Amino acid sequence: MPKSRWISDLHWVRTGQQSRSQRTQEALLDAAATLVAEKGVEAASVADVARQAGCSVGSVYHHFRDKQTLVYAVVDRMTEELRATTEQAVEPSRWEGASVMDILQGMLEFSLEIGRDRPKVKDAVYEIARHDPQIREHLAGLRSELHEALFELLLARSAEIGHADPALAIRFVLDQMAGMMLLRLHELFVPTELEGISDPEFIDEVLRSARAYLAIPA
Amino acid sequence: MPKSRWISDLHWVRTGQQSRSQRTQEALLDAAATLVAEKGVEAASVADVARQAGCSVGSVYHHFRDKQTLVYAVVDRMTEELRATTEQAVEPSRWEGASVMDILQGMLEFSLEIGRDRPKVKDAVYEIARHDPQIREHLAGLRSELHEALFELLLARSAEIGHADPALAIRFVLDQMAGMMLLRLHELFVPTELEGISDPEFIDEVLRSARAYLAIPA
DNA sequence: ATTATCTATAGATCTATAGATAATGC
DNA sequence: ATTATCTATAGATCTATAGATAATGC
Repeated sequence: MPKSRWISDLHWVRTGQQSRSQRTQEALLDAAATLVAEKGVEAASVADVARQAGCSVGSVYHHFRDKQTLVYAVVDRMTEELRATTEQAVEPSRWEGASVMDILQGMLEFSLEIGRDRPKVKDAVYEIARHDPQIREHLAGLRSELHEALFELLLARSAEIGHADPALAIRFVLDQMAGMMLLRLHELFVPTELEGISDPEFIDEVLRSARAYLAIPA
Repeated sequence: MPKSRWISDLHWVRTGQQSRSQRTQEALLDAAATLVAEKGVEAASVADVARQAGCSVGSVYHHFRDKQTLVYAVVDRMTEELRATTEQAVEPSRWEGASVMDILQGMLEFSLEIGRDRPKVKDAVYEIARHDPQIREHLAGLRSELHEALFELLLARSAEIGHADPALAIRFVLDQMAGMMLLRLHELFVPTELEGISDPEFIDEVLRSARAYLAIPA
């Protein structure tokens, strides 16, 4: 695999001019995501991906300039969807009249939902990010956008918060919830202590903790 | 690389009979840990490891039956140290007279300390666990032992806890702290919201959150 | 004499390409 | 006519071994 390029180079992905072509590309991206999630980038060979997608090695290289481009395309497809979805989710007008607790609850439910959607793709992206600083930065940027937007939404409601330093407390809670989500969603960390309880019970308890820490009256 | 074997097969690691041999083995384990952490198991070739350790490929295979045995030996060396250390740490007699908050503080300081020790080795072990269910179970077992011991220590002090369900609350706090540690220690997740604050401030705020949630009077 | 090390290489992948064949849509 | 697909294979790794050479310690 040649040296690191980046997603802006994705014009190297040939835009299919037949409908058959699009189907093959989707199949290849799905196959690549699955195999990379299971075995890692290096261990998922191009021949494996082709077999899983039901086409030939030659076809892979017709659609993607090289293996790295295919791998980047998996990341690109997921992060683009993710960005668009989260952008909508943190739109301030959506949260007019909502309390701090409303926003936190919405954030938890939203995170669990998108975290459970396409686990293979998500695992594959983590796998790819692991040894690629550029992809890591890209993902960090996405998370940072989401967290900054949430931070602004919450800080605007700091009158509800009894904690002596509302800005610090909000950042702390955002990290705390991110950590809990990581444990609950990432296969690498299961079983957790809370493996047994249901999603609603889980969300309930996370909110109870946040309320106590932020010192928000019931 | 052949199929998964397990750590009990470590007699395949030749026990060196010259002092020179031990030095080489240690150098190989360090080199393997570093390269696996940086590039992943597959991408870290045996030739790479030999070069980094300052010896030849032939030497690697004199000491380790195959690449997988070398990789497992990295895991084994770390987890054995870890197990012995944590076993001491949760010894009940060590905590006689300690409060819930004392134990939590000790646990946080201890976790940060061992988490910061040898980051390369730790990353390598995560890397190896990622695609090896047996290693994953092995690590899960270690964590489970630690958490169960902590759970017992804390549950014995549930009189201090105001939360309606002390057992649930203890498990919840253990996960919450594990999640925070993960975010703070794992390079993959930085920068976090709390990147800027110092370790003592971090511990302080985690304890403040735990105290509020558990409902422990000051 | 035994153990550890090195060099050189066989054999098995794996990436990427070349060139031939089949399907699509103007 | 153009686009997509396949088969076959060149060239570059990478794992593991064989066999020769050097260091160790009884």
